[in-house]
Amino acid sequence: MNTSFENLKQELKEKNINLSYQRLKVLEYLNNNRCHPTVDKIYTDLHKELSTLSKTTVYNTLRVLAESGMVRVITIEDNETRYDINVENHGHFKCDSCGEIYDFSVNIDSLIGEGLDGFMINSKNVYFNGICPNCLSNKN
Amino acid sequence: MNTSFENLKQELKEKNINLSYQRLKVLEYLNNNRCHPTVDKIYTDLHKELSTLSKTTVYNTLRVLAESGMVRVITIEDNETRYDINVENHGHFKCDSCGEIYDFSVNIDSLIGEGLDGFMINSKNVYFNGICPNCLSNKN
DNA sequence: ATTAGATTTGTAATGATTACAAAATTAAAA
DNA sequence: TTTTAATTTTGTAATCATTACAAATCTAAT
Ligand SMILES: [Mn+2]
Ligand SMILES: [Mn+2]
Ligand SMILES: [Zn+2]
Ligand SMILES: [Zn+2]
Repeated sequence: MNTSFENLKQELKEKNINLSYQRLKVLEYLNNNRCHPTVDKIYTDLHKELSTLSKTTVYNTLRVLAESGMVRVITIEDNETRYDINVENHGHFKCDSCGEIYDFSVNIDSLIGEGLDGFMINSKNVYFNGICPNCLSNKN
Repeated sequence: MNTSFENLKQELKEKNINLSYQRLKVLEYLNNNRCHPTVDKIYTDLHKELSTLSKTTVYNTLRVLAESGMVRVITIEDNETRYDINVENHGHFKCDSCGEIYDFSVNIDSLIGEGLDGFMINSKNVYFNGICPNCLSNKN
């Protein structure tokens, strides 16, 4: 049980979110799989060791975690919502060929939008699309 | 028939996209309704004057226009894809209270992501979320 | 006018997400 | 520790946006 996961558990406690077994498992999964997984991937993988898990619970848990600000919702493309436990300042690149989502460094916080005086900004997202180096060299 | 719409027609021609009646109507609609409409809104509104229009045609047309780069696809939130005929450099703000999407000015082109050497970037998007001034004053 | 190709249309299928209510679990009260 | 109330989980059904598909219609070239 690494310290990073213990910190996450502590964070849940502080936000008054019950530490149910299922929630801890989902949180642990996100902590160990930083590939921006979909609900279906999270469910399928966890179901192998937790055969009673319901997909609805995965949805519920992700909603709770997202509302509390512990995970970031990535809607770079419709039809597949993805989740990221890394809520720090970074951007996302989706390869249109292989579908992989890469993190990249960009100073989102310093992004100032002109014409947003009086707006309350709760979240900022930067999404790029294109072709990743792997796919470029494979000439897909 | 304004000049802006004539320019769009010309652009379609140059890209070798057939100027069918339905396509022109969708294009004209997007040109006149710069509120980032959903497929359903486009379909419902156009259907009033073009009762034979099929929703599938709206989907098909938007795909053609998006692939040709004439409209921008906005997936700021899953479950509702929106379309924007303004493909110029700008960002989008979605109000979590009223759902309205606002344009704002941000220099997207100058956004450089570190860690993207060797990546081919085809599109850049900046999405903000929060509460708009209207909703803030209405205390929704 | 014929013909081939492209586009439109309506309907059915898909697939992600949500709604819902019963069952199980957890937390609080007694 | 029991009792009770509240929360969470689960499975199934419903919803809703989007896509697949094939027949009908339209367009453009010959
Ligand atoms: Mn990320
Ligand atoms: Mn816009
Ligand atoms: Zn790739
Ligand atoms: Zn608003």
